[in-house]
Amino acid sequence: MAKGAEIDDLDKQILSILMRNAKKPYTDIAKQLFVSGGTIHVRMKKMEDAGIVKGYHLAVDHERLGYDISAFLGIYLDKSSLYEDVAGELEKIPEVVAAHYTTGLYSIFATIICRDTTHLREVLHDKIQKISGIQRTETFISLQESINRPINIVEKEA
Amino acid sequence: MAKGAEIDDLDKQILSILMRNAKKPYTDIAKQLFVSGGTIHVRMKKMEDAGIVKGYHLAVDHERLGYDISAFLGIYLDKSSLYEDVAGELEKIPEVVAAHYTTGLYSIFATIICRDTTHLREVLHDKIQKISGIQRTETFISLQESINRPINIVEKEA
DNA sequence: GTTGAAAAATTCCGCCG
DNA sequence: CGGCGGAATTTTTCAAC
Repeated sequence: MAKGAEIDDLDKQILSILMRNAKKPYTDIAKQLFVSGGTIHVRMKKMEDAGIVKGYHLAVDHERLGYDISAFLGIYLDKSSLYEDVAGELEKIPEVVAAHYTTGLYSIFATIICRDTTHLREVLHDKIQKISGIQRTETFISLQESINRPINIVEKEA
Repeated sequence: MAKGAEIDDLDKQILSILMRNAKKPYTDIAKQLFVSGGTIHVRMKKMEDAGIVKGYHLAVDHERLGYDISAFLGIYLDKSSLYEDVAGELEKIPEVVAAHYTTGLYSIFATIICRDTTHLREVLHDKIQKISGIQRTETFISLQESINRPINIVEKEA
């Protein structure tokens, strides 16, 4: 898992294509990169085994599924040593979809997705604020998502 | 596109499975949910056409690809009416992978991914700070990603 | 929503440079 | 060893019911 897998340019090209459209058939990618389908398969298997590819996810329109509000949370801890405990508690809350331990003003930065303002208030007041170790939080509600895309890992693309 | 697509429980179950593993064959999902493979296909086509499914993405380990630093940026604007202009400029910067227009302290909340501290400084100083309309920014560097998962859209799962 | 068959993709094998 | 090509298996896709 923690192997020193060497990633060459072909690997990066493959990842770059799949990061934008993970459903693209290996045979198509093979044609695009002028190699055989089998090669794409071998390279992907290698990268999956090495843990470089962590998964395949579906991007969905949360609003259309009845989850109208996404919000960012800056969390202040009583002591930063409480990070592990608080992260463990956050993980138990399904509405928390992301959490990072950060430098700067806040100790933890989290993203939550809720159905509506009532649901958001419930999560903040009844779940987040109840976690011991959290001093206070600042909430930033997303009014509009302008950008959401993968990083560009290759110089030029086919 | 903006059709009033009705999403029932079966649709949600399908999405829930694919959000966690978008590569799972429709035939497997069909067996799991006790319907035919054709039904999964029809439902997914409906949801793709309706724009509920926005894409298929590969989750990769950025650090293993040489992108060691991810950071969050709280952006203060001179005037919040400049949002569209600034968002357009941010979109031109490939290191910016996410941007949201938000309530609260900051006008824009962005996520950037960089190779190293030098690269991060370049992006912040030479690209972000040069955008007209941006008053100042606050940077939160992610030291550890604890949680990164899809929202749970169904009550119980098979 | 289902079935079943055609088309396509994945996966795995031995072979070659 | 890494890439290739083809064949067997599985999956996707699409018609009619």
